[in-house]
Amino acid sequence: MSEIRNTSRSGPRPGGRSLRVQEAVHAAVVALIEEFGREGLTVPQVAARAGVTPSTIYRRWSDIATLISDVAQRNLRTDCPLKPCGRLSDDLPAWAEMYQDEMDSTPGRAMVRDVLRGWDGMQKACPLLDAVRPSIALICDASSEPVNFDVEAVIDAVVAPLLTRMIFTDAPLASTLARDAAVAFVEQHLSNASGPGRGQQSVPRK
Amino acid sequence: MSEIRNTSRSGPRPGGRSLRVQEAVHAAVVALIEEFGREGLTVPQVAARAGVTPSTIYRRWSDIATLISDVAQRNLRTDCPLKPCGRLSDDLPAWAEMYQDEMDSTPGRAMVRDVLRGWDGMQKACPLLDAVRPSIALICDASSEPVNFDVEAVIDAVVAPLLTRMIFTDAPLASTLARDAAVAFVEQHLSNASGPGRGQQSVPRK
DNA sequence: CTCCCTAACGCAAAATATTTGCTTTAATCG
DNA sequence: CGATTAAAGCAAATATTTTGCGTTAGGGAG
Repeated sequence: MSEIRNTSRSGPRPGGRSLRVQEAVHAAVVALIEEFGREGLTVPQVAARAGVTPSTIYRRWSDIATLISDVAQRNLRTDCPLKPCGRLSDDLPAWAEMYQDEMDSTPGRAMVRDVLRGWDGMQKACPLLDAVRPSIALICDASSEPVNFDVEAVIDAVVAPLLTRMIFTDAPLASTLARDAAVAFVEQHLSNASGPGRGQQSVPRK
Repeated sequence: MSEIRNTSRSGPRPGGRSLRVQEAVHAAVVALIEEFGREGLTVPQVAARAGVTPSTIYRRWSDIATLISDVAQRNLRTDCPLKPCGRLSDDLPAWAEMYQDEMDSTPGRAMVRDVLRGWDGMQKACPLLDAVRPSIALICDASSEPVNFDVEAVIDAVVAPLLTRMIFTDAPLASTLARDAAVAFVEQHLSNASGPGRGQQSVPRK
């Protein structure tokens, strides 16, 4: 009788009960991790704490790793109390140091691990960098000098070595690793303001 | 009666039955992944295929993720048929390109994902870099010119951006990403043979 | 505002997976 | 060649995940 309705929506419903369930589950995960650690955390446990049936969790997230990764991603919000002073040679190293301190800590590493576990390797990337781009951009925008490089170049020079070392190195990281990289990077890019040493990196990507 | 014997050994027994079981299990994982993919691979499945009881697998590896990660690590052996010609400006970019092709492929990404899943975030690092250091060192050793940088510097400049982009970026990678980075790196380090642009990186670490 | 439609939840049974205690096997060492 | 013991097998006990179906409550359409 009725016309063909355009009912093509996807994903969970944005509000109402679904939202309440999601919040309860997320809160339960956070609480249980704080209380018992994430080792041996199970779906039925989370369900019980959240006042929800296990099957609900299984249907929405499909396993505990995905759920934990999801929670970790919500908490990515780097509430970065950044006060750029306008001098890149101060701001970027300061930020780099703060970033390393944040990431290379027990909760930081746990977060990275959790996010990584939800990665399928192909489809959707781990969203870790999404949280750093705004901070770097903020610093660049605040610079009083002209900026002849890309946010992505900073990621390659500062963030990439840090993350790579964190994940793929046994020995504890030098505490100034990121800061030093930032200092070197700024130095190199201020010395010759019109042509940076590394070819394609001054051309904005993406 | 007997003296206090120094029976402090650890880890699984190196040979005999234990070894046979490990080999059978690893082979079963490889076969099953090839046959059905790794999604939904279960311990009982692997056990059945390997002709082993599930409890054996549970006791040795503790879950399927650890087992798969273990298998992935065994296959890390980059049988890299590298023929350095002695010119860094040729060898390093060529290797970088090959490395990217290998890593940024379906099996390569799956391998990275698998290895990453076994990472606990703290104790033992993902052993991915262990496979690349020898290759880089080989290239450096073969160089006819004096080398004024570190293997670790190459990792920071070439490998780190590649891995970081693979894991943390949605868009497909530029196929020349690693090669370009290698070209830039060599260029920078050959132009001023006595003092590279980036401070601490010419000092061997570790 | 009310009524429908349906996505998402709850419940409980069934199917699987995991843990555990005990027994058996076979490497390794004296 | 035994004795010792780490590791494997077996099976029962638990715990988990899956699944089918009835129920609830958002979110339009009228």
